[in-house]
Formats: sequence, structure tokens, C-alpha cells
Amino acid sequence: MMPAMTKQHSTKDRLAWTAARLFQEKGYEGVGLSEILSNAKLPKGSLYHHFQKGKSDLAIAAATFASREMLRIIDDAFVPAKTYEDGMTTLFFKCAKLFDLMGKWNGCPVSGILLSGPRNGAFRELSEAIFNDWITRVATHAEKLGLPEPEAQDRATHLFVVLQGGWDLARARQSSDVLREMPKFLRAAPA
Amino acid sequence: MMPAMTKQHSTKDRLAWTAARLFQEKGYEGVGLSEILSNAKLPKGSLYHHFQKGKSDLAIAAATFASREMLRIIDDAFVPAKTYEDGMTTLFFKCAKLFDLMGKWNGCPVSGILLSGPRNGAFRELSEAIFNDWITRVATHAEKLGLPEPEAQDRATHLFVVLQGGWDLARARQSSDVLREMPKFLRAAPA
Amino acid sequence: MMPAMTKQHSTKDRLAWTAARLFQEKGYEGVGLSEILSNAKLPKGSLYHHFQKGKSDLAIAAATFASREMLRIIDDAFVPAKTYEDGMTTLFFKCAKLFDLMGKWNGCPVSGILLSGPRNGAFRELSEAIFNDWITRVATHAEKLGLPEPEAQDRATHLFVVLQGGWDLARARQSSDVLREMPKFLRAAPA
Amino acid sequence: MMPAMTKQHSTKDRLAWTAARLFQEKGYEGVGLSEILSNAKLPKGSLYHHFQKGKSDLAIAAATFASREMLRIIDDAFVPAKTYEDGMTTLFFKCAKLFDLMGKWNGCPVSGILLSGPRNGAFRELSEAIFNDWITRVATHAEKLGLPEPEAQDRATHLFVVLQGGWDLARARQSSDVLREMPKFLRAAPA
DNA sequence: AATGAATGAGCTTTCATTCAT
DNA sequence: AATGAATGAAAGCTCATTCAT
Repeated sequence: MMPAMTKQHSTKDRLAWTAARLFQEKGYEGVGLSEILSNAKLPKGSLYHHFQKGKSDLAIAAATFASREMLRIIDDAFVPAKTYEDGMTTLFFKCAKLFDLMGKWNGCPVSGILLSGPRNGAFRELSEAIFNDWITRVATHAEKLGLPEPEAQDRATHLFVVLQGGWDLARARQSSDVLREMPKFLRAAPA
Repeated sequence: MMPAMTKQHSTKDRLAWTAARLFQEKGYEGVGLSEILSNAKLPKGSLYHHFQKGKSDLAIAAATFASREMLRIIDDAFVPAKTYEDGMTTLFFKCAKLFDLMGKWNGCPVSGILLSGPRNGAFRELSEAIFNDWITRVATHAEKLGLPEPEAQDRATHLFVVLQGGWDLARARQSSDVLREMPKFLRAAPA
Repeated sequence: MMPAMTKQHSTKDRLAWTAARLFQEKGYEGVGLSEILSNAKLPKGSLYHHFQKGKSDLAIAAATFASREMLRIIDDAFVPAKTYEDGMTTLFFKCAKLFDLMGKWNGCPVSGILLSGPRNGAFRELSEAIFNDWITRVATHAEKLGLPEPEAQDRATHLFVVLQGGWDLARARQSSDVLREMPKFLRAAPA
Repeated sequence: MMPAMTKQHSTKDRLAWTAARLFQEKGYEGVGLSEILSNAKLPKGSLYHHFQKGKSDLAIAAATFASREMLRIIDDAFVPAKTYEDGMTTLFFKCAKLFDLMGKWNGCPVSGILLSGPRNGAFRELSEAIFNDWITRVATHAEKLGLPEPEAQDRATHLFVVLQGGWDLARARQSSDVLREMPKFLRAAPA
């Protein structure tokens, strides 16, 4: 989900990208600002210029960043697909690959950033919006691949929860194969 | 999942129970020991007699505690059920009720306690064991209700990941109805 | 200085002996009561029966214990000696052996117990008394071996400070040879 | 050894100086960070900018600081001296004065800081290096004052251990006169 | 815009001691 | 005499944030 960030990016982007990477592994509360700053090789005081409200602003930027990446992955999986099953299977295999690549402690970025943070309105609303975005994107692809609209929405929601839950199980078992086995649960249309 | 704890319980149990409740809501890193202690109405120093290694020992006890509760809920849902669909639907409705009862920020207790904590072997292994216990328990009920063994295992795993993912979505949407809609994804046997 | 303590000794003695051993290595402030208790394989609450004022009483007992051992070593070195030089050389070699045996972090037990503890009157007075005992004991041996009284006292004091200082240097260099080289400084009578 | 520190010094220096003063009196384990901070009139969190590893880094800075002072005292005693005996006697008298000035609980700063601290490599190696520096400095002065090289080294080592041991005895007896009597032990060359 | 110092509340943990049995 | 629980102050350290330059 997080390709190597080349150095021409702005300081602000580098910060958001580094934060996303760390939050995803350890959760919002598990990462300190100094850890983020030192990973991004930035001095102590430089955060509040880019993110006025500090850690929470940074988390929102990081989640937004991560969400864009996930949307890209969804597109990459579905655009070349011939059928919905094709696309969704590819999506899980891509996530499994990512899981191996990023370290087996990483979970869903948005859960790690927003749902493990302070329980305030802004975080919750953004997580809801992002999750809805992902589901809607999958549903759109499903419709393009020929599924009727109400079924498309259901199957997209189903995919989302299985991806989320599968990711947790993959983390607990430290095995990306868990994710590769998920598609078999998604082959039938919801009743 | 967490009924009111009457006061005849031991200090140790009260501590584990309080910790479970708080970890579930805010995650391992999001809860301070002083918060746990003050909620349990215990003084600062009294933790380390019961949990020698401190917070991490307490988290393990809390997760074990929470796991037992979840197994009880699974049993309560499936024992009186006539069919697997019956039992599984009841389970999700029970979880939805719990979700409303405990506050809409609560997620899966074991994820919140173990997967959001320090990424060490003991936590990970326990989370794997507990998840496997839940899946196995559901599979056992499924077999008792007439499902063939390989299908039972698959459907139990499917149920587990949908419950986990559904819980996250319910948190993001602050709505227990998300959980009540999950059973429709579980009616068909995996391909 | 601290031979293996056989198990028929009283609980109180075992406690004092264990404390002496630990204080000598880490200093009064560097050792916790729980460490002493666990080393002596005694339960948490059992200290205050034997040492009413707690840690400080225990330290006094430990220092007294250690002092007795040191007096024994002085006697062992000087009793069979033909000359003062003989006895004093043997004493340093015995201390060097002890240093190797007990671990190269150990220093003078009385300094470690009393001079690194709280700066109260009882500790200071006892350390003065113990140091005087040691010096007097050496002076007595010196007289027995034919030295005139005022010289005996001076040479004993000289020996004491060189032993103390030599022990520090041996600790810093982690080498018992430092102690074995001390006798050459003590061959001439003070001017 | 520790003249009044004027306020134009940096926060870091003030911290090291205050720490040296307190460690010297109570030992590494006997002084809390909050005591150091409050003595230096600095707030709780300001230590870790200057001393990244906290107390241990601070102790190393304090010992280095104290060592420099001791080297200065050695120079002050020997530079104007006509003979080695002159210089060494002056040195002990200077130390006695210091002892009275700083409070009779103070011992050798380096012993108090490094040898009573955690028994790790860095502390031990630094204490060895510092002690060697002091001995070498005295030996250099001895050679300048006409002593042949091997004797100079021996007499410097002798001086060192007598100073160390004498300091302990002075502490136990609460009397600086103990130090003033030490030179008589150092008048003869080692055999 | 950028920086390093400052800040004090908070963290987990250990301390010596007391209590009830 | 012996024990394990209780106790709260204090330990060393990290936190997110603010300030002055």
C-alpha cells in the first residue's frame, strides 16, 4: 500500500506518509510524535507548521493518504478483471502480497489510525466516510462487471467486512494465506 | 459481554474485568494503568501483587477473561438453536445488543487488547489461540446442528471474519444495525 | 569475606548475610528489600519481625556481620605471620582472592552499606566504630609482632586507607592484582 | 571542587554541575532526578533534551565535570611546589578544605557517581579512565619535580589510593583532619 | 518556514512500609 | 512468628505541545 516515497515529495507529504506507515503497524496511541519525526528525519519543532493541531491533524492526513492508496489498489484489481469474482480474488491476493511486504504486524490503515485513536467526532466521521468510499468503489466496479445495483452494494459490503476481519486473523496467525483464502467466502451472492 | 461485576469478586478478578472493559473501548495503548486502577477503585500500588509483569500480564488476564465471555455468548446463541442459520443469526443479534449496551466505541475485545498492544510473541500467540478457540467453538456447534465437518470449519471461519469486520464497520457507523445485517452474508456455504 | 551460609542458620542471620552480600555489590540504595527477600527465599512480610525498623536495621545487622568477617580475615592473616610485613602482605592477598571470588563489583562492605546509605547519625557512628575496630585490630597484631605502639597505630591506619583506596581502584580496573600491588606501598614506616 | 556556578552557564552545564554535587554526597542511586531538577531550578521534562539517555548520561557528564575539577586541583597544588612532598601535602590540605566546605558527607566524586551506579561497562570504563588520568597527572608533576619515572608512577598510585581511602575515613569520622594526616604516609618511596 | 529548548502532565513500575489474618 | 495483600509516594522516563528565535 505504501510504495517507497521518493525524496522530491514535500515535507508535509513525507510526514503524512511516514505517520501512516507507523500508525498502521502500532496504532494511533502506540506511536509517538518523536518516533514519527525521527523516522521522517525531521527536527522536533517542524510538525506544527504543517499540521496545526498536531497529532490529530497528522492522523487525519495519514488516513486520507492511506485511503487513496487503498482506492488505487481496488482499481488496480478490478479494472482489468473480466468478472466480479476475478477482481475480488485479485484484490485479496494483492492485499496478501502487501501484508508480506509491509510486515505481518500491519493491519488496516484506517482502523489503526482512526479507530484506535481518541474517540472524537472527527476521527469517527472520517473513518465512516473512508469505509463508505471503499465500499462504494467496489460496488461501482461490480456494477460495471454486470451485477445488478442492490446486489453490487451488498457484495461490496460483504467484501469489506471479510477483508477487515481477514486482516485481523492474518495478523493473529502471522500468515498472508489467511487473506488468500477469503475469496471462497465471497463467491455466493448474499441471500 | 460484561455484566455488572458484583463486589464479592477478588481484587484480581475485578482488576482483570475492569481492564478488559477499558481496553476493549480504547485499546491497549489508549488506557493508562491509573485509569484502570481508579475505575476499579484500587490504589496505585496494588496491581503488581496480582500481575507481576504489570500491564502486559493484566492484558493477558483481561483477554482471557473476555474470551471466556465470548465463548459463553456463542454457546448461548447456538445451544437453543434449531439450525446453524438460527444460531448464527442469534449470535449477531446478541453482539448487536452488546454493542448498544457497552457503548458504541467498543470493538472486539481481543483485537483491542492483544492486537493493539506491543507486538510481542506472547500477545500474538494468545490472540491466535483465542481466535482459534472461537472458530472451533462455532464449528463444533455447526457440526452438532448437522453440518458436515469441512463445511462447518469453513463457515465458522467465515462467521468469525464477518463478525470482526462487521464490528469495525459498526464502530465507524456507530450503529449496531450493521451487525444485524451481517447474517445475510453467511447464509450460503462457501464454494 | 562471605563464606557459603549453611542452612541451619536462623532466618534472621540468613537475612543479614544475604543483605550484606547484596549491599556490598550494589550499595545500600542500589538494593531493594524485595530483592533481598527473594534472594533469601523469604516471603514479603517476614522482614519486620526480625528487623523492626526495616531496611536501616537490616543494614546495621549486615554491616556488623561483615565487620566480624573482616576481623576474622585480619586475624587469619596476622596470627601465623612472622613479621608485620608478612601479615599485611597476606592480608592483601587474601582480599585479592576474595575480590575474585565474590565478583569484581564488590567493594568494602561497610562503605557500601553505611556510607552509601542515608546520611544519618546511626549509620555514620557505626561506620566510624567499625573502621576503628579494624585499625585497632591490625595495630594490636603489629605490636605483637614487635612494632612500637605509636608506629603500630600509624601503620595500621596507613594499611586501612590503602586497602580502602586499593579496593576502589581494583573495582575500577576490574583486577585483583591492584590489591596485590598495594603491600609495596606499606613497607616503610610513616615518617 | 565546586565553586558557585554563575548563571550565565548553559542549562546543560548547570544540570551536570548540580548532579555532580548531589551524586558526590549521596551516590548515584541515592539521588532522584526530581531532586536534581529542583535543585537546578529546572522543570521536569527538560533533562532529556540535553542528556538523551537520562540519568546515566547525566552521571557521565557529572563525573567528567568533576574529574576536570580534580585535575585542576592537582595542578594548583603541584605547579607552585618546589618538591613532590610539597605538592602532595598541599593537595591533601586542599582536599581537606574542600571537605569542610562542601559538607562532610561528600566523598570522591567519581566513586560516588560511577562506582555506586549501575554496574555496566560504560560507567566502569569511564571510572578507570578518570582514575588513570588523575594518577598520570600526579606522576607527570612528580617527574617535573625531579623524580625518576618508575618511582613517579608508583608514588602517584600510592597517593591516589591513600586519597581515596582517606576520604572514606574522613567521612566516617566527619573530620577533615584525617586527610591532613595522610601525607605522612606518603613521604617514603615505595620499596 | 524552520528549529531546538522548554514544559509539566502523564506514563509504567518499584519503593519501603503497614495491615489483617 | 509468619504471611500475602494493601498502600501511596516516588522512581526514571516519554508525551504532545508551545515558545523564542
